[in-house]
Amino acid sequence: MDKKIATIQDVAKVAGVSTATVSRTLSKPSVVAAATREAVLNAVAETGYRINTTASNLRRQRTGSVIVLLPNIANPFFAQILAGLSSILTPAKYGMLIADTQSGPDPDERLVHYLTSGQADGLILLDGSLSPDALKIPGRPPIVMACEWMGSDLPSVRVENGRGAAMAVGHFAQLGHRSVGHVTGPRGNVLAESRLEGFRSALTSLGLPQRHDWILEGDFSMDSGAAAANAWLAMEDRPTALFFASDEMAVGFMGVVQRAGYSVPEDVSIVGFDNIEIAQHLSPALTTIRQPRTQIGIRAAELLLRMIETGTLTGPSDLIEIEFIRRGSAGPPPAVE
Amino acid sequence: MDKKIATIQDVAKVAGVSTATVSRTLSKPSVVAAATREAVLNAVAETGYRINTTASNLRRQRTGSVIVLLPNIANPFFAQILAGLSSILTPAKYGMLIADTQSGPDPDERLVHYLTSGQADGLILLDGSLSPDALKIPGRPPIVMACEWMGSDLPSVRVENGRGAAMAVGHFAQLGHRSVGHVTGPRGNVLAESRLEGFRSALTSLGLPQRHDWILEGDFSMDSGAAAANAWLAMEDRPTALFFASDEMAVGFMGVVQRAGYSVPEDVSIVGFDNIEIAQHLSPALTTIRQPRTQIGIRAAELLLRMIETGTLTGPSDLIEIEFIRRGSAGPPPAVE
DNA sequence: ACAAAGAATGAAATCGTTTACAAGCATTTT
DNA sequence: AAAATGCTTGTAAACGATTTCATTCTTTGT
Repeated sequence: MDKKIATIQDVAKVAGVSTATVSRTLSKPSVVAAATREAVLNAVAETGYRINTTASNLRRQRTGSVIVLLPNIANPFFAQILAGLSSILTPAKYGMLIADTQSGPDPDERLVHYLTSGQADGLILLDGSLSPDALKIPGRPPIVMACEWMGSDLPSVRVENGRGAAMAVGHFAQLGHRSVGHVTGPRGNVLAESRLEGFRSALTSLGLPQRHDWILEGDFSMDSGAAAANAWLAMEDRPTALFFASDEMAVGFMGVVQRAGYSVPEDVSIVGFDNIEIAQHLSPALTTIRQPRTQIGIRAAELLLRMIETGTLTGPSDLIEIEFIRRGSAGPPPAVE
Repeated sequence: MDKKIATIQDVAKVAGVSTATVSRTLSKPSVVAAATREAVLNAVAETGYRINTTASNLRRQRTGSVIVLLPNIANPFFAQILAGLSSILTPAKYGMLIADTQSGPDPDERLVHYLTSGQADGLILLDGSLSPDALKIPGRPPIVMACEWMGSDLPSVRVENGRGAAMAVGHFAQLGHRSVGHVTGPRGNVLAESRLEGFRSALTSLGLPQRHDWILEGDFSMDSGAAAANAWLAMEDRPTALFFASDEMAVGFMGVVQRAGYSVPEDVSIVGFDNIEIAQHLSPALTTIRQPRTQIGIRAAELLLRMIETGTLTGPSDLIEIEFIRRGSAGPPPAVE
């Protein structure tokens, strides 16, 4: 019925104790006598008291929240990671603030802003393209990177991208392909680089030809996959197999070539990366490298919480296992005409 | 170099003014003399002062953040809405906290928790399946619903779901289909209900047969679309066209039937709902009803901010226009054998 | 030249907690 | 019986900003 929100003072008055006792009852019940505790709890119930988080945070010199900074909120790739993060942060009573770096004019500035704003006790960084200079900020909160990484200072939770690429190439080779191409992620992106690197060294170690006209630049998006498809269709001498740095690009590619009358995997074999949900629902289902995104989120959150609690700015990096998932989009190369 | 973070006191000391003046310089510069202002700003730069949000919020009796409560963070459908929300909230200096209702044991309890916790100045609710009783809480912050809705009290931003369904059915009828089925969303979900309702009344008004064995229950997910495909394959007398309450289900359906050797739209025409990004990249590209999710997020955020600023708990609901997008997944029915 | 209005600033209260310290009381130890 | 110990509780000082109110110093109007 009360319009006014009860404060700890009100509870103290009703219970006939001091505010200190109320506070203790709520945060460290073991140190207050059973009788008093009960009186306080009754008073809490009676007044409908809810602790004021802002005041509590101010006094305790913390914020109770973690900022997740990602390049682009709209990218569904991150949804699963967020779910993993949330599954750890929420039970630990931390709020999860989401912000993106690429929407404003200056991504680096955003990072610096969030580091200095004191709005969070820690930061999960999903964008590896920012300037490492930001880390020099004195008194900055702990940061954990997930998926991507930056320099070598920040702890990060990620997968073996190069090995994933090698798995894909190995699979093609085993199926009998000799001409294997690659659609990369955006230039400068660490994931793109290390997948490309893994792709190249796998070609070498398997004795397959390196052709730079078989390396197409993409940006992880479906649209760029579709663009790659048009490039592939226009080629004189096409690779019979393509490894994509993301499932999304593989999807975009497949749509275009299928509508152009080609069959996957009869005319071209493809392997993606990530194992996004749709991969198994395509026709043919997409062979890919699974990256356990929920798990990545969970580990990153756990690591960050540990850093927050111990007050350290460094921590161990963590490699999450990837898995090759064989489905229908890669098969033997077409018979030579 | 300083390890210690500067407070407003430090700035005041350096600038040789009172803390009041520093505060005014930062929040309402027009009321302080130009010379003083400059001195303060220099002191701010020199000390590296950043305003302490927690203290500011406590004093101003606000939190500076908005909670977005959604059923399931991992669902990529929401990513775009989040982007819309963020594009308004971030420039308005509001933090965006994300939490989900379905991960814990009791979804209603989560809503009540966030309403009473005083952790946010407002709430965006994307889950219409919660109990309206929670709204009775005295002193609760303003709420805006997006996509879904609940009772009639809460302002909501949504689309005309029934009309979308009718558009789909109308398209099928125009192509010559007489046997049209529907794969619904989860039972009890407001979106599912009103799309089903729209589907039914469109059938009636177009004089098409109503067959309840042509109404399959789904839950918006790809998996449930795949399950619907298996049900469809097992039917004696199949509808030649299916309207799906979500694109995701349409995708799941298409994958299964295509792998079973059927063609879309030659053997079965399908229309989805939402226009998720992948729709245009499928083969065939998916005909669907576009729901402008970014726009929904934007409007919901604008509405909520207005409510927060004016201190009202009610506001106008908002209908966002949908759009029929004709692509390749719906065509004329197969010739009768 | 004097009163009145206006502009700029500072002192101090306040927001609602938490917690260091002190103090009160009941046991137990010597 | 006095002293020491332990257990509860209260007092009051933070935490770092914002803002009301009063004060001082300029202007302006008559």
